Amino acid sequence: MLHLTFDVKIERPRGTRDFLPDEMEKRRAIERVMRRIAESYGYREVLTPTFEHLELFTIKSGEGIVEEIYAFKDKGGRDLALRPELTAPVMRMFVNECTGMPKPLRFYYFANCFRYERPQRGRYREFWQFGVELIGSNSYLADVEVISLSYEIMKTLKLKFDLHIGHVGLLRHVLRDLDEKKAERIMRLIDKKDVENLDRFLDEIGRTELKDVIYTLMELVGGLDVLDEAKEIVRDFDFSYIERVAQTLESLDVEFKVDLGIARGLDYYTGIVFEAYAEGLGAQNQICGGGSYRLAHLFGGEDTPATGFALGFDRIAEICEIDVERPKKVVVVSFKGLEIEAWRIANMLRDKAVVVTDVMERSVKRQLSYANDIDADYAVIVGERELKEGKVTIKNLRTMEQRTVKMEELLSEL
RNA sequence: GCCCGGAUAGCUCAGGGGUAGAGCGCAGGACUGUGGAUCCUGUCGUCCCGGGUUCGAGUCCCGGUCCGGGCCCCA
Repeated sequence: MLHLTFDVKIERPRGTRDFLPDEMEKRRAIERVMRRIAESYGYREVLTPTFEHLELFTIKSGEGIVEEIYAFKDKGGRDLALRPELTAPVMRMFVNECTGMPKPLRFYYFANCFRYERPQRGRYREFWQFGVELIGSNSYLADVEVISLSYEIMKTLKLKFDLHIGHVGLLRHVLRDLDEKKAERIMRLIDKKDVENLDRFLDEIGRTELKDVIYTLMELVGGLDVLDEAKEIVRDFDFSYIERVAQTLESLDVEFKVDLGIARGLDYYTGIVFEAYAEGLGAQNQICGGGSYRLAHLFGGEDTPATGFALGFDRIAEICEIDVERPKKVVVVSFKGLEIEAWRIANMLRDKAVVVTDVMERSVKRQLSYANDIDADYAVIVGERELKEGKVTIKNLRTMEQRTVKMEELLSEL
């Protein structure tokens, strides 16, 4: 045991967290639900490196993104970055190693990501994402599957959320004759619902005639009938894809709103996009985001359709009230000199329960007191008198009942 | 990068110029064959850092650091 103290107390780096046992048990319980459901749809887990070449993330998002990334040079002078998300790494992995696998591919991941941003509630510099990617299909059924899967996970976790589904193609279509920079800026403002600046910007670039269409689309949030209204406004766009997705989801009893104003900051989305928002999280209320996208060709592969989503695990953990099942906990209490007997009995019981023994050479009283403190279900008391007859005492710490039983009967008593 | 709030014991916090505090926790005892209650004892501090004002500064002033919340941004 060291008894050194140092002048400087070392604290957690900014935007990181420590997870104590109670919280880890809850997080693991949530994680198990997510994994179980994803696996039941045929998704299999993958894991990519914690850091990648910086380029992987700048290819699609531009150099500006570096400000928000943990980027660094390694000792060989390579530009690397801690992954800020997992879609790009998974697609990189797909291009590198999976192009020969039978399509469609169903992958899921659960891993930590890093962003260099000002932390606030629901936003940390190290955070966890659970997500899936369905690679190789351009059918509407792929979008339907991925959306249903995310919906089922959130429902099973009893989250209160609103699921919004849109199509970026529509806004892109409306803005098709603008140059990319202007279109991008408008998409951003739409995503933020910042009408004031949007208005000013459209005036600035002299495209006031777009206002009506854009503002109307932004307000179009609701049931399937929203699509009919949109058709009236944008006559030369093909709504059949989103219509099929929406109708199919509705017949599968997925509750959602059509929201043609979803733009999403990412520019690699190409078709259906969806987001889920939860109550009780403050400003950072988005718990799920996804859609269909094209990335493979950017990483040197064949142009491959893909669709997926990522769940904000930490935000979900914050609002989710899941019942954590704890295994039975037994404390084997021993009188002085019977420690080895206690160990033997503990080892015998470990198949069936969590078993702890005294490692502080404390009195029986203190051992029981400790059993109570750690919320144990049973105490098994090992004493000389019982031991002579091959027996031990088992005490139910909840009901205070206690019985002396033969060693062989002990297992069935729990 | 901007705005607001905070930093005192392991934790939660009080104290706003005059001896460093409470509750909880932790360890032990009262009670050497039985937990939760009670009581007692013990443990615990560069009062974030630097400078200034003052006879005297956790306390007031200035500067800084860090943390949190809200913006910006958000893959």
